Amino acid sequence: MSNTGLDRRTRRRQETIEEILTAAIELMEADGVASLSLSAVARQLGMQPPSIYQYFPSKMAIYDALFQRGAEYFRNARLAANAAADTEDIRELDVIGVTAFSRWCMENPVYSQLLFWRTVPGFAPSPEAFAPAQAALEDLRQHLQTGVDQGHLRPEAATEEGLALYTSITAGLVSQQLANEPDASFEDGRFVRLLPTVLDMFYQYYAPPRGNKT
Amino acid sequence: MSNTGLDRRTRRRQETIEEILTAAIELMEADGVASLSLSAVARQLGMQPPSIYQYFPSKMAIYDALFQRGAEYFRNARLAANAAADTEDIRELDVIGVTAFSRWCMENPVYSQLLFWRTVPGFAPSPEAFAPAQAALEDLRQHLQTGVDQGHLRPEAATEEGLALYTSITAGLVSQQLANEPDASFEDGRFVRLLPTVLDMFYQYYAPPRGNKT
DNA sequence: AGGAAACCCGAAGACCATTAGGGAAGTCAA
DNA sequence: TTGACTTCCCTAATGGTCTTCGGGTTTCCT
Repeated sequence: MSNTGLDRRTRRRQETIEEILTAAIELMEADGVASLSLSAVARQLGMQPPSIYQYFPSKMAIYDALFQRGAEYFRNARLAANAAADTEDIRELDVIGVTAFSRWCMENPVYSQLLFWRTVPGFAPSPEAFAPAQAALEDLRQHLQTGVDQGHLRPEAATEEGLALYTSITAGLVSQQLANEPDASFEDGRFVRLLPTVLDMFYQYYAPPRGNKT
Repeated sequence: MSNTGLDRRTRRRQETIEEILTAAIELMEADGVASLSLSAVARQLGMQPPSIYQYFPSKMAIYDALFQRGAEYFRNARLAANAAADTEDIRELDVIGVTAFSRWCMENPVYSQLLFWRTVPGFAPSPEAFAPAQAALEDLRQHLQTGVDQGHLRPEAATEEGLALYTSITAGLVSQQLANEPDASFEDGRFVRLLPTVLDMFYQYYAPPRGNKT
């Protein structure tokens, strides 16, 4: 095996990259997303700050990697919850998916802030990092289209407008929750608790003319 | 007049405080809210950085002053728009008020970020700074109550829940707009354009039983 | 064993916020 | 007018940040 050594080296490399990212997340959870300090990360790994540059070309690259990873986790949270559900009813699936979404957001406020607020000065996600976020949006579009096909929603719900509305009202609740009551649990968050309500609003607003449910 | 001199001195002082705050806003608009640099502010005023400390005890105090000022402007934007309107109909007033609100947000993204996202590491508004924000919320509660009284809304709309829903869906649109299309104009922002729609949703959801409009 | 790549470090440059201490100028009372 | 007090602004210094550079050591492949 001529390449087991190389594999070993790249594996070790991957491990430290992992360590750096998780240390960064931990520090952000403690001190705020925008105050991430490479020196602090290095300290936590028992390194000197310049050594970090062996793994990431800049601080922004770390943010970028976290953005991408966050988007993947985030997308997966919804997909996994829906895959585990034993129903075909889009309305039920929607509640399950949105619940998983918001629970994930509250459990990962750092990722949420990175993904949804983009307030880190000078940081803009690279196309690669943005791809999974785009994919998650595509999932949602698909989902709304199914809702239309099943007769739960008017066709307008699956347009750009419907999508923008859907993301705005759900992300709006999470946004308010994270800004105003960041330490509340998912169960008794004053805002996040209203997610089923806001879904009702959406389905009511886009309700099909009458009596053509499947 | 033994105190004209003192007045003159305090007036000059007030002027530099003003200069500092507007310079801070300008720099934040250019470089991001969290990357405000006292040195840069001082440079813009032709001062040395330590001189700023004659006017504010710390960088956070500047954020705090801006938070308060932002909340006052913000509240006033809505009140002024509603005062200028020549209608008593709460539904119309609502569209006008929400339009004024979101227009203000888009024109003042720095204040908006400070007020609605609170992502500056280590910054939490002081009670004084928070007071006008609270007052604006109170205005809104009042407003919803009037909507109930006029028969446009069910009584549930004027509860804590209704208030949270109202702020979440409106702020949610603005939030998405600022995060995803920060440079769009107010007129063709993909999200902010949906404000009337989202108001419809709200009024439809809280529509009173039937036919008891005034 | 030899050579290359990967890894880590110390030093240094260019920023930053903040504190300490001093000097100049404006203001007021006697 | 003179002396005292306050305000204002400065320089110097401390300790923190990100990042680059250049050298040394370890690790691995051939």
